[in-house]
Amino acid sequence: MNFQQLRAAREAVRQGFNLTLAAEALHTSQPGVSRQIKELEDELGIELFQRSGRRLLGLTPPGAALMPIVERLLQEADNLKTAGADFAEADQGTLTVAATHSQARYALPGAVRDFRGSHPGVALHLQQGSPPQVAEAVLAGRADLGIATEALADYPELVTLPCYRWTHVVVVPRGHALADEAAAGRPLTLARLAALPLITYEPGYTGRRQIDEAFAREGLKAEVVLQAMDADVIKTYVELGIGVGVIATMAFDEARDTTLAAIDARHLFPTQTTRVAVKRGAFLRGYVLDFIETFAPTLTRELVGRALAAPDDGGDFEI
Amino acid sequence: MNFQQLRAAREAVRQGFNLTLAAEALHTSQPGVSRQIKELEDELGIELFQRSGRRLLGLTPPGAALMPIVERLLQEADNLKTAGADFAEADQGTLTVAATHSQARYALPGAVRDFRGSHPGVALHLQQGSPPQVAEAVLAGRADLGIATEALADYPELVTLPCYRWTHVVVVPRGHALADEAAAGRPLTLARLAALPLITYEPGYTGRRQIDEAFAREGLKAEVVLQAMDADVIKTYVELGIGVGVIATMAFDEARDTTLAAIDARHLFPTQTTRVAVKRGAFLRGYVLDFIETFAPTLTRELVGRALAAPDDGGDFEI
DNA sequence: TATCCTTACGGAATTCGTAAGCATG
DNA sequence: CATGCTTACGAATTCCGTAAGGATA
Repeated sequence: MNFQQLRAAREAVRQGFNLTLAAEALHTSQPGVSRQIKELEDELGIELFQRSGRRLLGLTPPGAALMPIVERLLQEADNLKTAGADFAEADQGTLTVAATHSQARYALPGAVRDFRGSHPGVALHLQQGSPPQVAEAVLAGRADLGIATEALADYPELVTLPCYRWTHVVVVPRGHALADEAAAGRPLTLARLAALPLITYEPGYTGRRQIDEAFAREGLKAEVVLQAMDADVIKTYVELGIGVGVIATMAFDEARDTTLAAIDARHLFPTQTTRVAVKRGAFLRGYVLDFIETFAPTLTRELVGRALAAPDDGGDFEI
Repeated sequence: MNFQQLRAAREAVRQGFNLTLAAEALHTSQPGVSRQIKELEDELGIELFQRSGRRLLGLTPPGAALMPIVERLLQEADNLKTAGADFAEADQGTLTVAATHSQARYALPGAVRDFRGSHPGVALHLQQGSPPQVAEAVLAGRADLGIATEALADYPELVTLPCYRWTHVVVVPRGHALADEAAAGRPLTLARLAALPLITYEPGYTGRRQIDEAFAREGLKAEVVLQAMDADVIKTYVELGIGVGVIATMAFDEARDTTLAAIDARHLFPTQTTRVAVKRGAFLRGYVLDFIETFAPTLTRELVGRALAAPDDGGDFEI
């Protein structure tokens, strides 16, 4: 039994039981992968993969029972290398952060700037994607940590920790009726918003679900005329007068967005919690913990360490 | 990185940092072990072992941090092989039970007989030892499970489950004054016992500590004239009239021990709990679970499975 | 017939044990 | 000077990619 065999089996599963793809992913030849898997099956004395003729279809029941062990094994092997590197060259390496656009654009820049200053030897990689993509990048080991507001809690193989809380604001062109009403002290209501064409995030992004739910709870149906993945796009169309924007508070910059007016909407939509996720059972290098603490000062090394050691989630604490 | 290197490092630690012994334990050459360790250190980029000249003294701080990962890695590798065998040949294999004399002699025979009947393909090995030896056999993977009344709870790397509870009896030759007093309805007291020469277990065996503590709590000092590791020896000397025996209830057999009389002592000494221990994180073959259930019917497969999955101990339940 | 897995083969790299060397208590 | 680790070397094994073969949708 060796690691190549285990990697071949894992990759075969990941690539949907296509050994040709698995071989490409592993930068090796296809017959090699085929052989590794066969050797592993021979040594274990069982067929891991269900075959129809020469084609792989899926896992056999024993295969389904053994693959989680293979995953843990390879995870620990990875931990060993990572831990070694953490001692060998504590101040250099690579940090890959998977994050949604909102996070990458508005929440992360400060932390990235500070981290680059304090850890000049660490090469930073920022991977952008939808919340599920963020989660899967962390799960597959392509990212050291993921940052998003949605979806992360749905993956039991991830340990998630709350970073910060935020709310939505409504943005309109300067001089828009809503801005005047707000200036006159008339509080914004959902009913008032529902009467206007809205521009906001796509479903699955940056609290969109909670926006929809807020309207639904009051029996209102909002007319979303345009939806986008990021606030920059939304703001652009708001400037054009296409509609009223609903974006995350952090996405509005008083100094920069001079053509727009923001109206507090924290009483209309629920507070969101942005979370950082790491793979359960993964060894985190010292500078990864540093980055997390830079990004969310409440998440100290000790606290993250305890959450990782805990089996379920360390009891999702308040922030 | 390969498994040989990891095994070499683990064995070097187990053998007290003596590579010659490690090589013997691994059935290989000493230069081989030396090389494996060096290669592992090279690949990880750190020195795992503290050296004085050419001699190994212990682990470096990085080594101490990485060795637990190595242990888990090798444990999972073992799990994989075991799980494979469990599917490949579910009904045959080897079951090694480490137990104390008391368990092997009095508690296990029934379970062993039943298990042999239901699992004729499984070769049974019974390893006898002191409670710490039982614990260490399980920890080192030399035994699949351990059964003892003492010590097992002291090892955090073991998962222990309560099997059954028992108490002590006092044994005397037939016609002894104590037997007459008991027959006359006069309850036995610790003070009465303390006035007689006692024969019981050695410290560290079969509830001896609780016997001593019971006397100490009443400010009494028992005179133990002879102590042994097992009840057979104790009973032999009681027959000779050397003293009064205190043994586990299960060690007295009315039908066999015709020359002796047993006097209930459950009101004098605390109830003992015998436990079964398995290595935390180890995969248990189906027949191992069967054996546990045969031995202690309360410990069903589901219950043991849950206890193994739980991180701490699954909350030591009542039996 | 295109895709995808298996088998066959040969060169290259790795592995491992023996023998010799060297430091330390 | 005995114990214990390292270095050196050569044989044997293992490993892996290329090329050809065969089954299936």
